[in-house]
Amino acid sequence: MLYSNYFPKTQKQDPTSAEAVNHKYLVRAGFIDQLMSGSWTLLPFGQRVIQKINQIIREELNQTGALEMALPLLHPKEIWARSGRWDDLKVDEIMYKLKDKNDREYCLSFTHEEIVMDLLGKHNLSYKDLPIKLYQFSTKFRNELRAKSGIMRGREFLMKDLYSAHTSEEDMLKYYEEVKKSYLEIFKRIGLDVYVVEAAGGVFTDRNTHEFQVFNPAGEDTIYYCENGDFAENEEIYDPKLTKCPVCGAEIKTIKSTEVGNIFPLGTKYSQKMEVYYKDENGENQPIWFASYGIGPTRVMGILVEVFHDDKGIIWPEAVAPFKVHLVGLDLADQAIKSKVEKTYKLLQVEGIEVLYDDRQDISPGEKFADADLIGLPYRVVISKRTGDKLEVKRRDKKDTEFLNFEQLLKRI
RNA sequence: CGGGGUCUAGUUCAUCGGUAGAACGCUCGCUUUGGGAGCGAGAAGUACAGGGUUCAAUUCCCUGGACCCCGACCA
Repeated sequence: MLYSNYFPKTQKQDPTSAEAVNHKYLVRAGFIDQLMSGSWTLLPFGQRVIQKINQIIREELNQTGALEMALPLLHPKEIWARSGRWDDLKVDEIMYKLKDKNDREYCLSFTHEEIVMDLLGKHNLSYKDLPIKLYQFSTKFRNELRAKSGIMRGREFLMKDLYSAHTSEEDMLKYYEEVKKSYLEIFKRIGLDVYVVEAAGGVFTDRNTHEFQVFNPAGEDTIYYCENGDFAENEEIYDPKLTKCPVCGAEIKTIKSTEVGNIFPLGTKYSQKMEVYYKDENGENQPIWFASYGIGPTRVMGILVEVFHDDKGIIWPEAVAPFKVHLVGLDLADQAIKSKVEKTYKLLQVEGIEVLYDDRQDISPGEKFADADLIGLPYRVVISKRTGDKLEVKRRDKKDTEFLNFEQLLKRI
Protein backbone atom coordinates (compact mmCIF):
# COMPACT_ATOMS: atom_id res chain seq x y z
CA MET A 1 0.00 0.00 0.00
CA LEU A 2 1.36 3.39 -0.96
CA TYR A 3 1.02 5.87 1.87
CA SER A 4 0.75 8.68 -0.67
CA ASN A 5 -2.58 7.12 -1.69
CA TYR A 6 -3.76 6.49 1.83
CA PHE A 7 -6.56 8.33 3.57
CA PRO A 8 -6.50 10.07 5.86
CA LYS A 9 -2.99 11.27 6.66
CA THR A 10 -1.82 11.72 10.23
CA GLN A 11 -2.55 14.79 12.32
CA LYS A 12 -0.04 16.54 14.53
CA GLN A 13 -2.44 17.74 17.16
CA ASP A 14 -4.70 15.90 19.54
CA PRO A 15 -8.42 16.34 18.90
CA THR A 16 -10.09 18.94 21.11
CA SER A 17 -10.60 17.82 24.69
CA ALA A 18 -9.57 14.25 24.03
CA GLU A 19 -8.18 12.72 27.20
CA ALA A 20 -8.26 9.00 26.57
CA VAL A 21 -5.07 7.71 24.96
CA ASN A 22 -6.99 5.58 22.48
CA HIS A 23 -8.99 8.64 21.43
CA LYS A 24 -5.91 10.78 20.83
CA TYR A 25 -3.78 8.26 19.01
CA LEU A 26 -6.45 6.48 16.99
CA VAL A 27 -7.71 9.83 15.69
CA ARG A 28 -4.29 11.36 15.08
CA ALA A 29 -2.96 8.28 13.31
CA GLY A 30 -6.10 8.06 11.16
CA PHE A 31 -7.74 4.87 12.45
CA ILE A 32 -11.08 6.35 13.49
CA ASP A 33 -13.13 9.52 13.08
CA GLN A 34 -15.88 10.75 15.34
CA LEU A 35 -19.30 11.40 13.81
CA MET A 36 -21.00 12.29 17.09
CA SER A 37 -20.69 11.34 20.71
CA GLY A 38 -20.28 7.59 20.92
CA SER A 39 -20.29 7.06 17.16
CA TRP A 40 -17.16 6.43 15.14
CA THR A 41 -16.14 5.83 11.57
CA LEU A 42 -13.66 3.02 11.14
CA LEU A 43 -11.16 4.49 8.70
CA PRO A 44 -9.05 2.22 6.48
CA PHE A 45 -6.39 1.59 9.15
CA GLY A 46 -8.99 0.93 11.80
CA GLN A 47 -10.95 -1.34 9.52
CA ARG A 48 -7.84 -3.44 8.89
CA VAL A 49 -7.23 -3.83 12.63
CA ILE A 50 -10.84 -4.86 13.18
CA GLN A 51 -10.68 -7.37 10.35
CA LYS A 52 -7.61 -8.97 11.90
CA ILE A 53 -9.22 -9.15 15.32
CA ASN A 54 -12.38 -10.59 13.77
CA GLN A 55 -10.44 -13.18 11.81
CA ILE A 56 -8.75 -14.47 14.95
CA ILE A 57 -12.13 -14.69 16.68
CA ARG A 58 -13.61 -16.42 13.64
CA GLU A 59 -10.87 -19.04 13.45
CA GLU A 60 -11.12 -19.90 17.13
CA LEU A 61 -14.91 -20.03 17.27
CA ASN A 62 -15.10 -22.15 14.15
CA GLN A 63 -12.95 -24.68 16.00
CA THR A 64 -15.67 -25.01 18.60
CA GLY A 65 -18.12 -25.94 15.87
CA ALA A 66 -19.85 -22.57 15.80
CA LEU A 67 -21.33 -21.31 12.53
CA GLU A 68 -21.09 -17.73 11.31
CA MET A 69 -24.22 -15.91 10.11
CA ALA A 70 -25.64 -12.40 10.00
CA LEU A 71 -28.80 -11.28 11.80
CA PRO A 72 -30.89 -8.16 11.10
CA LEU A 73 -30.29 -5.06 13.19
CA LEU A 74 -33.80 -3.60 12.91
CA HIS A 75 -36.17 -5.66 15.04
CA PRO A 76 -39.95 -5.65 15.39
CA LYS A 77 -41.39 -4.88 18.80
CA GLU A 78 -43.34 -8.15 18.88
CA ILE A 79 -40.29 -10.39 19.27
CA TRP A 80 -38.95 -8.34 22.14
CA ALA A 81 -42.36 -8.29 23.77
CA ARG A 82 -42.32 -12.09 23.81
CA SER A 83 -39.33 -12.22 26.15
CA GLY A 84 -40.68 -9.35 28.23
CA ARG A 85 -37.65 -7.21 27.56
CA TRP A 86 -39.53 -4.62 25.44
CA ASP A 87 -41.11 -3.30 28.63
CA ASP A 88 -38.13 -3.89 30.93
CA LEU A 89 -37.28 -0.49 32.39
CA LYS A 90 -33.55 -1.16 32.50
CA VAL A 91 -33.58 -2.32 28.89
CA ASP A 92 -35.63 0.73 27.97
CA GLU A 93 -32.79 2.96 29.09
CA ILE A 94 -30.33 1.58 26.56
CA MET A 95 -32.53 0.41 23.69
CA TYR A 96 -33.21 2.69 20.74
CA LYS A 97 -36.88 2.46 19.87
CA LEU A 98 -38.46 3.94 16.79
CA LYS A 99 -41.68 4.05 14.80
CA ASP A 100 -42.28 3.99 11.07
CA LYS A 101 -44.84 6.06 9.13
CA ASN A 102 -47.57 3.60 10.04
CA ASP A 103 -46.72 3.81 13.73
CA ARG A 104 -45.31 0.34 13.73
CA GLU A 105 -42.70 -0.01 16.47
CA TYR A 106 -39.15 -1.25 16.10
CA CYS A 107 -35.90 -1.22 17.96
CA LEU A 108 -32.27 -1.17 16.93
CA SER A 109 -30.47 -4.26 18.09
CA PHE A 110 -28.44 -4.04 21.26
CA THR A 111 -28.17 -7.84 21.43
CA HIS A 112 -29.79 -10.80 19.66
CA GLU A 113 -31.03 -13.38 22.17
CA GLU A 114 -34.65 -12.86 21.15
CA ILE A 115 -33.90 -13.00 17.45
CA VAL A 116 -31.89 -16.20 17.72
CA MET A 117 -34.54 -17.77 19.93
CA ASP A 118 -37.21 -16.82 17.40
CA LEU A 119 -35.08 -18.33 14.65
CA LEU A 120 -34.69 -21.59 16.56
CA GLY A 121 -38.43 -21.72 17.16
CA LYS A 122 -39.16 -21.72 13.43
CA HIS A 123 -37.29 -24.95 12.94
CA ASN A 124 -39.22 -27.47 14.98
CA LEU A 125 -36.16 -28.71 16.81
CA SER A 126 -35.54 -32.22 18.00
CA TYR A 127 -33.03 -33.20 20.66
CA LYS A 128 -31.08 -34.62 17.72
CA ASP A 129 -30.59 -31.12 16.31
CA LEU A 130 -28.96 -29.77 19.46
CA PRO A 131 -26.55 -28.31 20.35
CA ILE A 132 -26.67 -25.40 17.90
CA LYS A 133 -23.97 -22.73 17.97
CA LEU A 134 -24.37 -19.60 15.89
CA TYR A 135 -22.43 -16.37 15.83
CA GLN A 136 -22.10 -13.12 13.95
CA PHE A 137 -20.18 -9.87 13.82
CA SER A 138 -22.52 -6.93 13.85
CA THR A 139 -23.17 -3.42 15.01
CA LYS A 140 -24.83 -3.01 18.36
CA PHE A 141 -26.80 0.07 19.34
CA ARG A 142 -26.94 1.06 22.97
CA ASN A 143 -28.16 4.41 24.12
CA GLU A 144 -25.40 4.89 26.65
CA LEU A 145 -26.26 7.41 29.31
CA ARG A 146 -22.80 8.68 28.76
CA ALA A 147 -20.59 7.70 25.86
CA LYS A 148 -16.95 8.26 26.71
CA SER A 149 -13.29 7.29 26.59
CA GLY A 150 -12.82 7.48 22.84
CA ILE A 151 -13.89 4.28 21.15
CA MET A 152 -14.20 2.37 24.43
CA ARG A 153 -17.81 3.21 25.16
CA GLY A 154 -19.89 4.06 22.12
CA ARG A 155 -23.57 4.18 21.34
CA GLU A 156 -22.89 2.19 18.23
CA PHE A 157 -20.12 -0.37 18.32
CA LEU A 158 -19.05 -3.70 16.90
CA MET A 159 -19.68 -6.95 18.65
CA LYS A 160 -19.12 -10.57 17.93
CA ASP A 161 -22.03 -12.38 19.51
CA LEU A 162 -22.31 -16.14 19.79
CA TYR A 163 -25.42 -18.03 20.91
CA SER A 164 -25.61 -21.67 21.87
CA ALA A 165 -28.67 -23.87 22.39
CA HIS A 166 -28.58 -27.14 24.33
CA THR A 167 -30.75 -29.95 25.63
CA SER A 168 -29.46 -29.72 29.20
CA GLU A 169 -27.72 -27.50 31.67
CA GLU A 170 -24.83 -29.92 31.71
CA ASP A 171 -24.36 -29.67 27.97
CA MET A 172 -24.71 -25.89 28.09
CA LEU A 173 -22.07 -25.58 30.79
CA LYS A 174 -19.76 -27.94 28.94
CA TYR A 175 -19.84 -25.69 25.88
CA TYR A 176 -19.67 -22.61 28.10
CA GLU A 177 -16.35 -23.86 29.41
CA GLU A 178 -15.20 -24.62 25.89
CA VAL A 179 -15.98 -21.05 24.80
CA LYS A 180 -14.21 -19.73 27.88
CA LYS A 181 -11.06 -21.56 26.77
CA SER A 182 -11.60 -20.38 23.22
CA TYR A 183 -11.84 -16.78 24.40
CA LEU A 184 -8.61 -17.11 26.34
CA GLU A 185 -6.93 -18.38 23.18
CA ILE A 186 -8.42 -15.51 21.16
CA PHE A 187 -7.09 -12.85 23.51
CA LYS A 188 -3.74 -14.59 23.75
CA ARG A 189 -3.42 -14.53 19.96
CA ILE A 190 -4.45 -10.87 19.85
CA GLY A 191 -1.75 -10.11 22.40
CA LEU A 192 -3.82 -9.18 25.43
CA ASP A 193 -3.46 -10.48 28.98
CA VAL A 194 -6.99 -11.14 30.16
CA TYR A 195 -8.38 -12.26 33.47
CA VAL A 196 -11.59 -14.20 33.82
CA VAL A 197 -13.72 -12.45 36.40
CA GLU A 198 -17.10 -13.27 37.91
CA ALA A 199 -19.70 -10.58 37.39
CA ALA A 200 -23.41 -9.82 37.43
CA GLY A 201 -25.62 -10.57 34.46
CA GLY A 202 -27.11 -7.11 34.02
CA VAL A 203 -30.10 -7.00 31.68
CA PHE A 204 -29.28 -10.46 30.34
CA THR A 205 -29.67 -12.83 33.25
CA ASP A 206 -30.00 -13.10 37.01
CA ARG A 207 -27.17 -15.58 37.05
CA ASN A 208 -23.58 -14.59 37.54
CA THR A 209 -21.53 -14.43 34.37
CA HIS A 210 -17.87 -14.36 33.42
CA GLU A 211 -16.13 -11.31 32.10
CA PHE A 212 -12.81 -11.17 30.31
CA GLN A 213 -10.95 -8.26 31.82
CA VAL A 214 -7.78 -6.41 30.86
CA PHE A 215 -6.21 -4.82 33.90
CA ASN A 216 -5.18 -1.24 33.11
CA PRO A 217 -5.26 2.08 34.92
CA ALA A 218 -7.68 3.68 32.45
CA GLY A 219 -10.25 0.94 33.03
CA GLU A 220 -13.80 1.72 34.15
CA ASP A 221 -14.32 -1.43 36.18
CA THR A 222 -12.87 -2.30 39.55
CA ILE A 223 -11.84 -5.89 40.08
CA TYR A 224 -11.15 -7.68 43.34
CA TYR A 225 -8.76 -10.54 42.76
CA CYS A 226 -6.24 -12.92 44.21
CA GLU A 227 -2.78 -12.91 42.67
CA ASN A 228 -2.66 -16.69 42.48
CA GLY A 229 -5.57 -16.56 40.06
CA ASP A 230 -7.93 -18.43 42.38
CA PHE A 231 -10.42 -15.62 42.76
CA ALA A 232 -11.59 -12.62 40.75
CA GLU A 233 -14.85 -10.72 41.08
CA ASN A 234 -16.23 -7.54 39.62
CA GLU A 235 -16.95 -4.83 42.17
CA GLU A 236 -20.68 -5.14 41.41
CA ILE A 237 -20.95 -8.56 43.07
CA TYR A 238 -17.97 -8.40 45.42
CA ASP A 239 -18.64 -8.72 49.15
CA PRO A 240 -16.39 -6.16 50.89
CA LYS A 241 -16.24 -8.36 53.99
CA LEU A 242 -14.14 -10.79 51.98
CA THR A 243 -10.50 -9.79 52.47
CA LYS A 244 -8.81 -13.17 51.90
CA CYS A 245 -9.10 -15.45 48.90
CA PRO A 246 -11.61 -18.21 49.76
CA VAL A 247 -9.51 -20.75 47.86
CA CYS A 248 -5.89 -20.03 48.77
CA GLY A 249 -6.16 -17.51 51.58
CA ALA A 250 -4.05 -14.88 49.83
CA GLU A 251 -4.76 -11.20 50.25
CA ILE A 252 -7.47 -9.84 47.96
CA LYS A 253 -6.24 -6.99 45.81
CA THR A 254 -8.07 -4.38 43.82
CA ILE A 255 -7.32 -3.02 40.36
CA LYS A 256 -8.84 -0.94 37.56
CA SER A 257 -9.81 -2.93 34.52
CA THR A 258 -11.56 -2.94 31.15
CA GLU A 259 -14.04 -5.57 30.06
CA VAL A 260 -13.42 -6.92 26.56
CA GLY A 261 -15.64 -9.98 26.61
CA ASN A 262 -18.53 -11.43 28.56
CA ILE A 263 -20.14 -14.85 28.57
CA PHE A 264 -23.63 -15.51 29.88
CA PRO A 265 -25.03 -18.90 30.95
CA LEU A 266 -28.60 -17.80 30.39
CA GLY A 267 -30.41 -21.05 31.14
CA THR A 268 -34.00 -21.67 30.08
CA LYS A 269 -35.37 -18.19 30.75
CA TYR A 270 -35.57 -17.12 27.10
CA SER A 271 -36.85 -20.47 25.91
CA GLN A 272 -39.66 -20.48 28.46
CA LYS A 273 -40.64 -16.85 28.07
CA MET A 274 -40.69 -17.08 24.31
CA GLU A 275 -42.10 -20.61 24.33
CA VAL A 276 -39.45 -22.10 22.11
CA TYR A 277 -38.91 -25.76 22.89
CA TYR A 278 -37.28 -28.86 21.51
CA LYS A 279 -38.82 -32.36 21.40
CA ASP A 280 -37.13 -34.94 23.62
CA GLU A 281 -36.91 -38.73 23.03
CA ASN A 282 -40.49 -39.09 24.18
CA GLY A 283 -41.81 -36.45 21.83
CA GLU A 284 -42.40 -34.03 24.66
CA ASN A 285 -41.59 -30.32 24.63
CA GLN A 286 -38.57 -29.36 26.71
CA PRO A 287 -37.08 -25.91 27.29
CA ILE A 288 -33.88 -25.08 25.46
CA TRP A 289 -30.80 -24.31 27.53
CA PHE A 290 -29.35 -21.17 26.12
CA ALA A 291 -26.17 -19.14 26.51
CA SER A 292 -24.65 -16.11 24.83
CA TYR A 293 -21.11 -14.89 24.47
CA GLY A 294 -19.82 -11.48 23.41
CA ILE A 295 -16.57 -9.83 22.41
CA GLY A 296 -16.38 -6.20 21.36
CA PRO A 297 -13.77 -5.88 18.58
CA THR A 298 -13.88 -2.07 18.54
CA ARG A 299 -13.31 -1.99 22.26
CA VAL A 300 -10.50 -4.52 21.86
CA MET A 301 -8.87 -2.13 19.39
CA GLY A 302 -9.21 0.68 21.93
CA ILE A 303 -7.78 -1.27 24.84
CA LEU A 304 -4.83 -2.38 22.69
CA VAL A 305 -3.92 1.29 22.29
CA GLU A 306 -4.43 1.95 25.99
CA VAL A 307 -2.07 -0.90 26.84
CA PHE A 308 0.44 -0.69 23.99
CA HIS A 309 1.67 2.83 23.35
CA ASP A 310 4.47 5.23 24.23
CA ASP A 311 4.82 8.99 24.07
CA LYS A 312 5.24 8.86 20.29
CA GLY A 313 2.29 6.71 19.34
CA ILE A 314 0.77 3.27 19.10
CA ILE A 315 2.69 -0.01 19.32
CA TRP A 316 0.50 -2.63 17.65
CA PRO A 317 0.92 -6.30 18.47
CA GLU A 318 1.91 -8.09 15.26
CA ALA A 319 -1.22 -10.21 15.12
CA VAL A 320 -3.53 -7.24 14.64
CA ALA A 321 -1.33 -4.50 13.16
CA PRO A 322 -2.90 -3.03 10.02
CA PHE A 323 0.35 -3.72 8.15
CA LYS A 324 3.44 -5.58 9.24
CA VAL A 325 6.14 -3.39 7.73
CA HIS A 326 6.37 0.38 7.45
CA LEU A 327 8.76 0.90 4.54
CA VAL A 328 10.24 4.39 4.70
CA GLY A 329 11.92 5.66 1.58
CA LEU A 330 14.24 8.64 2.01
CA ASP A 331 16.22 10.50 -0.64
CA LEU A 332 13.63 9.45 -3.19
CA ALA A 333 14.70 12.21 -5.58
CA ASP A 334 17.70 9.98 -6.23
CA GLN A 335 16.47 7.54 -8.89
CA ALA A 336 18.85 4.79 -7.79
CA ILE A 337 17.50 4.94 -4.24
CA LYS A 338 13.93 5.17 -5.43
CA SER A 339 14.18 2.08 -7.62
CA LYS A 340 15.84 0.20 -4.79
CA VAL A 341 13.00 1.04 -2.42
CA GLU A 342 10.40 0.11 -5.00
CA LYS A 343 12.11 -3.19 -5.63
CA THR A 344 12.14 -3.96 -1.92
CA TYR A 345 8.48 -2.99 -1.72
CA LYS A 346 7.59 -5.43 -4.50
CA LEU A 347 9.73 -8.23 -3.10
CA LEU A 348 8.11 -7.93 0.31
CA GLN A 349 4.69 -8.12 -1.30
CA VAL A 350 5.73 -11.19 -3.27
CA GLU A 351 6.63 -12.76 0.07
CA GLY A 352 3.09 -12.08 1.25
CA ILE A 353 4.12 -9.43 3.74
CA GLU A 354 1.76 -6.53 4.26
CA VAL A 355 3.72 -3.37 3.62
CA LEU A 356 2.84 0.27 4.00
CA TYR A 357 5.30 2.15 1.81
CA ASP A 358 5.83 5.81 2.62
CA ASP A 359 6.62 6.95 -0.91
CA ARG A 360 6.06 10.65 -0.31
CA GLN A 361 8.85 12.54 -1.99
CA ASP A 362 8.63 16.02 -0.52
CA ILE A 363 8.40 15.00 3.13
CA SER A 364 11.29 15.32 5.51
CA PRO A 365 12.77 12.22 7.19
CA GLY A 366 11.74 13.44 10.61
CA GLU A 367 8.13 13.69 9.60
CA LYS A 368 8.16 10.21 8.09
CA PHE A 369 9.68 8.76 11.24
CA ALA A 370 7.18 10.56 13.41
CA ASP A 371 4.33 9.19 11.30
CA ALA A 372 5.76 5.69 11.51
CA ASP A 373 5.97 5.95 15.29
CA LEU A 374 2.44 7.29 15.55
CA ILE A 375 0.85 4.66 13.29
CA GLY A 376 2.79 2.00 15.15
CA LEU A 377 3.44 -0.85 12.69
CA PRO A 378 5.68 -3.58 14.12
CA TYR A 379 8.68 -3.14 11.78
CA ARG A 380 10.13 -0.01 10.25
CA VAL A 381 12.41 -0.53 7.28
CA VAL A 382 14.35 2.50 6.05
CA ILE A 383 16.14 2.79 2.74
CA SER A 384 18.17 5.89 1.97
CA LYS A 385 21.55 7.08 0.73
CA ARG A 386 22.88 6.25 4.12
CA THR A 387 21.73 2.63 4.27
CA GLY A 388 23.92 1.53 1.33
CA ASP A 389 23.30 -2.08 0.32
CA LYS A 390 21.49 -2.87 3.54
CA LEU A 391 18.06 -2.22 4.96
CA GLU A 392 17.74 -0.38 8.23
CA VAL A 393 15.32 -2.34 10.38
CA LYS A 394 13.80 -1.22 13.63
CA ARG A 395 11.10 -2.82 15.72
CA ARG A 396 8.50 -0.37 16.95
CA ASP A 397 8.81 -1.67 20.49
CA LYS A 398 12.61 -1.53 20.55
CA LYS A 399 15.08 1.34 20.44
CA ASP A 400 17.96 -0.19 18.48
CA THR A 401 18.22 -0.54 14.72
CA GLU A 402 19.90 -3.22 12.68
CA PHE A 403 21.26 -3.23 9.15
CA LEU A 404 20.21 -6.34 7.30
CA ASN A 405 20.05 -7.63 3.76
CA PHE A 406 16.73 -8.72 2.32
CA GLU A 407 17.11 -12.39 3.22
CA GLN A 408 17.99 -11.53 6.81
CA LEU A 409 14.99 -9.24 6.98
CA LEU A 410 12.67 -12.03 5.87
CA LYS A 411 13.99 -14.28 8.61
CA ARG A 412 13.68 -11.54 11.18
CA ILE A 413 10.05 -10.73 10.56
C1' C B 1 -30.51 12.76 34.06
C1' G B 2 -27.55 15.96 37.87
C1' G B 3 -22.56 18.89 38.40
C1' G B 4 -18.48 21.29 35.76
C1' G B 5 -16.01 22.95 31.29
C1' U B 6 -15.76 24.22 26.13
C1' C B 7 -17.64 26.12 21.27
C1' U B 8 -13.56 31.68 16.81
C1' A B 9 -9.98 29.30 9.70
C1' G B 10 -9.46 22.30 7.63
C1' U B 11 -6.94 21.39 12.82
C1' U B 12 -5.12 23.28 17.65
C1' C B 13 -5.78 27.75 19.95
C1' A B 14 -5.11 33.44 20.90
C1' U B 15 -7.99 37.88 20.91
C1' C B 16 -11.61 41.66 21.96
C1' G B 17 -17.84 46.09 23.56
C1' G B 18 -15.79 49.43 17.73
C1' U B 19 -17.10 43.67 12.11
C1' A B 20 -10.84 38.85 13.61
C1' G B 21 -5.22 36.76 14.47
C1' A B 22 -1.18 32.92 15.17
C1' A B 23 0.67 28.12 14.58
C1' C B 24 0.03 23.70 11.99
C1' G B 25 -2.34 22.05 7.56
C1' C B 26 -3.65 23.35 2.34
C1' U B 27 -2.23 25.81 -2.84
C1' C B 28 1.88 27.94 -5.93
C1' G B 29 7.23 29.02 -6.57
C1' C B 30 12.24 28.35 -5.05
C1' U B 31 15.30 25.81 -1.76
C1' U B 32 15.79 21.37 1.26
C1' U B 33 16.26 15.55 2.92
C1' G B 34 18.22 11.00 9.08
C1' G B 35 13.67 13.00 14.01
C1' G B 36 7.52 16.70 12.69
C1' A B 37 12.81 21.76 7.35
C1' G B 38 13.67 27.23 5.18
C1' C B 39 12.18 31.64 2.33
C1' G B 40 8.37 34.07 -0.41
C1' A B 41 3.37 34.43 -2.13
C1' G B 42 -1.79 32.80 -1.69
C1' A B 43 -6.66 30.72 -0.50
C1' A B 44 -9.36 29.96 3.82
C1' G B 45 -14.05 32.34 9.25
C1' U B 46 -22.46 34.39 9.25
C1' A B 47 -16.93 33.72 15.69
C1' C B 48 -22.64 26.94 17.35
C1' A B 49 -28.03 28.84 16.78
C1' G B 50 -31.75 32.18 18.28
C1' G B 51 -33.17 36.17 21.40
C1' G B 52 -31.87 40.35 24.71
C1' U B 53 -28.82 44.71 26.54
C1' U B 54 -26.09 48.58 23.71
C1' C B 55 -24.97 53.96 19.26
C1' A B 56 -22.19 49.34 18.39
C1' A B 57 -22.06 42.19 20.43
C1' U B 58 -17.71 37.19 18.28
C1' U B 59 -17.10 39.61 23.17
C1' C B 60 -21.97 41.00 28.25
C1' C B 61 -26.94 38.50 29.58
C1' C B 62 -30.82 34.65 28.53
C1' U B 63 -32.58 30.25 26.03
C1' G B 64 -31.46 26.20 23.11
C1' G B 65 -27.76 22.86 20.73
C1' A B 66 -23.22 20.12 20.27
C1' C B 67 -18.81 18.12 22.38
C1' C B 68 -15.55 16.75 26.66
C1' C B 69 -14.86 15.57 31.95
C1' C B 70 -17.05 13.89 36.90
C1' G B 71 -21.37 11.23 38.85
C1' A B 72 -25.57 7.71 38.31
C1' C B 73 -25.73 3.36 34.65
C1' C B 74 -23.65 -0.05 31.44
C1' A B 75 -20.32 -4.57 26.63
